[in-house]
Amino acid sequence: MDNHRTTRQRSVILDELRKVTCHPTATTLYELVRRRLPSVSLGTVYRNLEVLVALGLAQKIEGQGQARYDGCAEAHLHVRCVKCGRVDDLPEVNAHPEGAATSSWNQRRHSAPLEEPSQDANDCGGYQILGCRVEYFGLCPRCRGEATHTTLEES
Amino acid sequence: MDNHRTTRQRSVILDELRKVTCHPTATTLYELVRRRLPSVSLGTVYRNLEVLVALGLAQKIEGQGQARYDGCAEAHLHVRCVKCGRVDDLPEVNAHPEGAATSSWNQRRHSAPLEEPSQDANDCGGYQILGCRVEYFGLCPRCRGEATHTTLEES
DNA sequence: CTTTGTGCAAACGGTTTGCAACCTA
DNA sequence: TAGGTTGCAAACCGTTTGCACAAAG
Repeated sequence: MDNHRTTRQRSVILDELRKVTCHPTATTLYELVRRRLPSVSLGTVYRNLEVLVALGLAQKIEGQGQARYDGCAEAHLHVRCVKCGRVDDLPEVNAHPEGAATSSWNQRRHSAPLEEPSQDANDCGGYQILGCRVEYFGLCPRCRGEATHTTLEES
Repeated sequence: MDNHRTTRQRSVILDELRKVTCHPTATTLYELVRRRLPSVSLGTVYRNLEVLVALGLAQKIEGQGQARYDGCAEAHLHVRCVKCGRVDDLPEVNAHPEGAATSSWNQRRHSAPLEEPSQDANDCGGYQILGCRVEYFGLCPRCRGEATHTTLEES
């Protein structure tokens, strides 16, 4: 049940997932993999993504619409474009050399993004809190340009 | 296009949505509404939820699995049970009279839950940040009890 | 040789949509 | 009466699954 084999499909899927900077949907990844393995099936992509997530080699980003996958399982923050749905990593806070480092919020935000055990929120409303998830949303570079009207949804 | 009528269905749907403390899925709400309006259709529930959200009378909580709806559109935090998927409001931080009020995190967490314009994270990676979403996850009272094994998913 | 993984296609489940009748303003 | 709204059922679409065959260890 947890003896996993290294198949060609599996390694290409992980490789392609790690190559892209944005976090693709299963179908997008499927297209990428298909360039190297023309006969892969979408089902195989889904099955392998599930395995990779279970093995801690990738993470699944759920939210509105299609799920997205991240080849890096380490905790870090994501931004989602409200217009096209694209998801990217949020650059490190350190990379922002502005003086706003006063509030503890900044370090906090950085060190405790995904899955912080969050002691001070423990036992709220009878719930045993296990962590929290933070996701930023906004407009990606491309959609900022187009801006204003136009219908939602794209790719 | 934005001239909305007050139909029996619409008001019962909003009324039922406001009556429940947890945040129901469309189908759960459909069952509730059906007790009063035996012939409503699920499609009507979906269409009205969409309208209510657009009117700012409700909010849609997306995440893993089925979407959930909240009859209160004000910004506040949610906890999601990782086992059964149930979503509840997180009680106000003030209700926690423990001395942990030292960190600015607590006030921050309370005042900036949903949709904070988040200036200090502005323009990250070319994105125009519009806000952020925070969601806690953990075990709801019922699932805490059952605990340990058992398969995931319930209701 | 055993067991996990694959391709294919059908099934699933939540949500959306087209349409004719209906009802609110 | 006009145009938003409803019920119904079919369509959609992302994801999952059953099966027989392929391939890894």
